[in-house]
Amino acid sequence: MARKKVTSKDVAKAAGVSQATVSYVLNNVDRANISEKTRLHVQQIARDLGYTPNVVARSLVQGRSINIGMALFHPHEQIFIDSWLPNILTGFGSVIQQYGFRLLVERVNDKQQYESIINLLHGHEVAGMVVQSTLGSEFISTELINQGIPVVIFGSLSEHIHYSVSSDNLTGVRTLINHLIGLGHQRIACISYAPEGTVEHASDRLTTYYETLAAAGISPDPSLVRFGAFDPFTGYEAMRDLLRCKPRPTAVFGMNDTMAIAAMAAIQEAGLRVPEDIAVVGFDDDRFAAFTTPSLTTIHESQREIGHHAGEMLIDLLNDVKPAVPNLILPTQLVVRKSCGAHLTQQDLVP
Amino acid sequence: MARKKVTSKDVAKAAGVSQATVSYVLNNVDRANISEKTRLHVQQIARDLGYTPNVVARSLVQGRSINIGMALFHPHEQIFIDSWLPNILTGFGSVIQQYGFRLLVERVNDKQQYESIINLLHGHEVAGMVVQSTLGSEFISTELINQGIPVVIFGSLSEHIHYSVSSDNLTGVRTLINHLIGLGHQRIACISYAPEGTVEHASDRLTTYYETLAAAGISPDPSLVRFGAFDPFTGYEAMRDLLRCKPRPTAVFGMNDTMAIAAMAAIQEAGLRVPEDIAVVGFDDDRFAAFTTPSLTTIHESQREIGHHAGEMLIDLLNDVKPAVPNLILPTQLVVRKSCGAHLTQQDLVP
DNA sequence: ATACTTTACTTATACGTATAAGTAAAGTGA
DNA sequence: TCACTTTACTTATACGTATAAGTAAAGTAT
Repeated sequence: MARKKVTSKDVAKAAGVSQATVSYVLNNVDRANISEKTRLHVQQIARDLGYTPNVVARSLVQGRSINIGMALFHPHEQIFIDSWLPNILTGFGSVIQQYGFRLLVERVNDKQQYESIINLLHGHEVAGMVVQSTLGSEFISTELINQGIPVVIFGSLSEHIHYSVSSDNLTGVRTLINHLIGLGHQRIACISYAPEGTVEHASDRLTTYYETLAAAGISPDPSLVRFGAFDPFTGYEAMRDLLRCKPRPTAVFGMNDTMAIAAMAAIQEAGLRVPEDIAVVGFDDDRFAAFTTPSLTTIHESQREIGHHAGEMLIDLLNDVKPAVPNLILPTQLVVRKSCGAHLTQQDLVP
Repeated sequence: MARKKVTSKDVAKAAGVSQATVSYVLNNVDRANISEKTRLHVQQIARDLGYTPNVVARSLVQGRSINIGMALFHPHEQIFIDSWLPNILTGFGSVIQQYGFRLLVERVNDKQQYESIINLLHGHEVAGMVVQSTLGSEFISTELINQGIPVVIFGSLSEHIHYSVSSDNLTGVRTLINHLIGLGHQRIACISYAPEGTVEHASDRLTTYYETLAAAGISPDPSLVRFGAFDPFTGYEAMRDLLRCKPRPTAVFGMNDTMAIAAMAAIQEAGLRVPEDIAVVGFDDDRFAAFTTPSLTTIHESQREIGHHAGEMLIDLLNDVKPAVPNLILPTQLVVRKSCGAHLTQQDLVP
């Protein structure tokens, strides 16, 4: 079937030199003192024969893979439901590609989490890993780091462990809730993107939501909290349920834009107006957030930058360089659009 | 740093047998006639030492990688702008994972398209590939298939080449346009997701758009066509431009949901109503399509199934099995929601 | 009892590369 | 001229595995 693979030995034979010489020439090994004449000759033959080095053999002898693994913990259905992961993948991929690495995407079931990652690393398939922040990632990273294996955690962390890149998402939550409070809201509902206890940062964000309300003198009301599951449908259902509360919430905080957008649909379908009857805010600054009706007020997370920095940090670790900032926390940003009603309030102030 | 890697030789020494025996035991090679006693003993020792086979060495000796490459041609910015690719990745990944393969994601710049893929394959990094359908993928696949290399093309194809999985997207376009025509529309604008000539299926969809109009006796009007670039902003801008047409189009066909949703935003921002003033339809059935206001009429493509079938086809090829259907074309489906105005028309019919 | 088969392993080799160590010839300095 | 260095290579080995080929002991058939 496939035409026979050209090896460095074939090139050597055709060029009338040893295999070692071919290797030295093609890897530009200076200390080998290959003459210009031989060098050009070998290069020419290699080109003529269409030689491509066998990456597997090279990895074996060098004891290092050119692959970098990305471990993703969400069940298949949820992995790509938000644009954050694709964004991170883009940012991360472009960095490691520059350094000659390739990206091995590993989706991990909860059950064999740890084992699967260990296999990747011990099997020498990957030189290092980025691991999505999730429940248990601290344990995993500690374990791996103790073994001297290059691992970077990325995502939304609460505790800042070595090595990690995350966004300052709790400050984001605080900013968002305070923004609503500043607009005069007292009954602020919350749609979490995961059932209690399943996703670490969901719990953290929820806690921060409670704390921020309390700090403003508003006693938090657990009956205004619903739990979705990342996707629009659960956000929609959660909102329909919230609409049954008496008195109704005057504002809703969706933990991601996906669910916030679906919540707006539920509100509008019920004949109510956003933001006049109920204000809505999201989190992530999804690509659609600016193009919904009304446009969505949200927190901008630099997802692609998280990926980018995670890539650079991992490259550092692979080169035995201690990263300057072992746990990088990128700032988030409040993006005020129409769904929170801030523009209405401003109009009121300019009569 | 990293604690020393346990090899099969280490296991052999600890178990008091040869390395070959370890290999035979752990791979369950029947013809090697390993006694039950030795088998259990070796397995125990392997477990105790935490042995993990070195996948790289195994690939080298077997001449086959356990990685499968996925070649993506869009520039970084565009790869993940729609949910179709994540969906395909999910469908594909779950299949090959079942068969013990891992997924190597390779983003390819236009310039060195071909070379990059060839390197992946010749470098023995991957056992086979799935290649995103795009301009030039026919050339690439023909070339690779001639060399006996397992390759499956996926996406939206016009010509059906071996081996490929695509959706019947041109029938989808026809259905969509005819749906609008059936609702009485004559001035149907189109927002293409790519500049003319850059993306194969964009041109195909555009041609089908023209043909369908012509077939219905509507003379196609190129002044109603705009070219975006996949993302919401370009869709928004294209729509704003279309709004300046006199007379205005009464309906708009967005080549993907992303741009169609943004087009709705542009229309509503201009103080017009969807669908009363301008009807809008999209393509893809994005996860948000059901949750916009109004909800978006669109064509449902079974993206995850495309990935799934591409995975199964590739596994077949890797096992030297000729796939039953060498170019699989999955049906598309019209999903009628609110943005096209079909529900209004029905109300009119029931006075 | 001898020839042959089966059992249960071990020994040896190959995969394709990188690189340390070796070597012959040419060049250099005093 | 002789010792020493440099040049320009070649030879040899290692990476960790799979597997063909070899082998000693035990079992079986005649």
